[in-house]
Amino acid sequence: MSSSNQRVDGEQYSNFEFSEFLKFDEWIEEDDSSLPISDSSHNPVYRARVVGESSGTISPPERRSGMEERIGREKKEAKERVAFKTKSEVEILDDGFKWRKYGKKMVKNSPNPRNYYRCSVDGCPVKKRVERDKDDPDYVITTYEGVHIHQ
DNA sequence: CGTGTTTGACCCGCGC
DNA sequence: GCGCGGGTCAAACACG
Repeated sequence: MSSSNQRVDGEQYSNFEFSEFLKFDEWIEEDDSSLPISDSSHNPVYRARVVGESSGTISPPERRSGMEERIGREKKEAKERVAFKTKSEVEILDDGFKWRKYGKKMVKNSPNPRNYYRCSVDGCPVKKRVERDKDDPDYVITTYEGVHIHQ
């Protein structure tokens, strides 16, 4: 799909500050050229402002005794979260990575379902959450979590 | 046959 | 202590 415009998200995000918790403070209008998403046409894209503290709110590790028994349920500490609001008809935006859908959930406050995606690459802890905006059905909110271990 | 998608069930943290 | 909300996994199915 979009290979010429493909870029490393890690490299791209270096320009931004995204090493904090995700907190929607406001939607910042960004240029589609700065996004990994390359649609057939340039769409108005908004990037969620990421704010938070590198230490304090998320310092205490949530090590639950019951969780230790659970295999495969690893709780990583404060992962990078970046939210994007994009105008698109479909929620499946190709950003150059392969995603595997692993869950769908309905949001009570919204008639739209929330889709959960995960990177198909082994060892890639990156997760993606796609949800359609309730106020703006024409827009989709894509939330990226973690960083790719590969390009 | 392999991969990805689908859907329901299950688990965890928190609030009351 | 139980219920709710949100998130994840897993089995089965569909598709190439």
